[in-house]
Amino acid sequence: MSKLPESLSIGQVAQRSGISHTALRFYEDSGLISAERTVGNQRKYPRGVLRRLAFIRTAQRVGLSLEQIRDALDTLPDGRSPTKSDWSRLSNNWRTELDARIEALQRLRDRLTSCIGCGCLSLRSCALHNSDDQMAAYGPGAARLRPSSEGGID
Amino acid sequence: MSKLPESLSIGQVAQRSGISHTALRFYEDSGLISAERTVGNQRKYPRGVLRRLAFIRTAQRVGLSLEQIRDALDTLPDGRSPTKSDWSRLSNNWRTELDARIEALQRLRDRLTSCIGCGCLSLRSCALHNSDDQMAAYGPGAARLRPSSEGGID
DNA sequence: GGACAACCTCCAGCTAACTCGAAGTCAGGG
DNA sequence: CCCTGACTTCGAGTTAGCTGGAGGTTGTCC
Repeated sequence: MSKLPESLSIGQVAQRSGISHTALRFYEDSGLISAERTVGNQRKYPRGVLRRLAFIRTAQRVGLSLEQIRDALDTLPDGRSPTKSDWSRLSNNWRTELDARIEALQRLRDRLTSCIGCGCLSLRSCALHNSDDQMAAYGPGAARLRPSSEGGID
Repeated sequence: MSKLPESLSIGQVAQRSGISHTALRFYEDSGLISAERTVGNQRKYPRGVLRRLAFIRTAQRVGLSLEQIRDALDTLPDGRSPTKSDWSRLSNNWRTELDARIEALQRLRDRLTSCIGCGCLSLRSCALHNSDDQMAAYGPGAARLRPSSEGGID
């Protein structure tokens, strides 16, 4: 039996989670995780932080922004530490996210396929443009494409 | 018959393409498009720029970065203006891109589905983590997730 | 009690894809 | 000739998700 310490330093958390200590501090500033402090002001993470970080990383892979993830985490119970079913509830929402994202990409691909032969790429006639799901294909990022009121072209 | 002017001002291009004039100048600085100048130093776009812009916007939707798009555009013939088959050749590559992206998302979803019941989210045992396609699900953006050498956890 | 690693805060900088503002120039109509 | 609006350049600011360094403190081992 290896003994399980009931709290972890930032270095230990970084090592175990594979998340850099700078990122951990950034997550703390962003309200995603939190830590007690020692008398000497050093961070003291509860073990539960590892599960929380696992959730965060996975949610990122699904394509959620840190803000969305924070909102999700905020719905976890306040007093007690979260149970399996708490985590299940949260990650269940990801399916919908993913399904929608996949579908949007598939629609885009289908339109592309029907368009590839023609080489038209006309903003007016080509089905690839003027479509509904402008941003749907994107994960989070800095790009802010506005819906762009298209005029005639070509 | 409406007459087609052989060159367009930046305002006209912005209006017809739905791309802001600031973005157009940005694209020029980035080497994606170019323009002649009038004697008074104002931009004079050839009509072909609209097709080029259509290509750029669509490529963005597929998930390519402006840098990738620039590289693609650089393979267009130098002297003559590009033909339909030139454009087809370029956009054909998108299918592969899209297929890969869709597949990655589907794999992620399948793993998620098999995991959702358990609520485990353990970095060590959960199939959701420790997988190959770290970034595959993402479009372009500022996020740079390194592959993160995962240690044991939980 | 000294060395040294690990920790602390704060602030600056990075990338992508832009946007915005200032200050000045150009083009067309009256 | 003047007004107006569309254009010019240049430099700074925005967002997300971090990284890195400076300069100082804490904790642990010998």
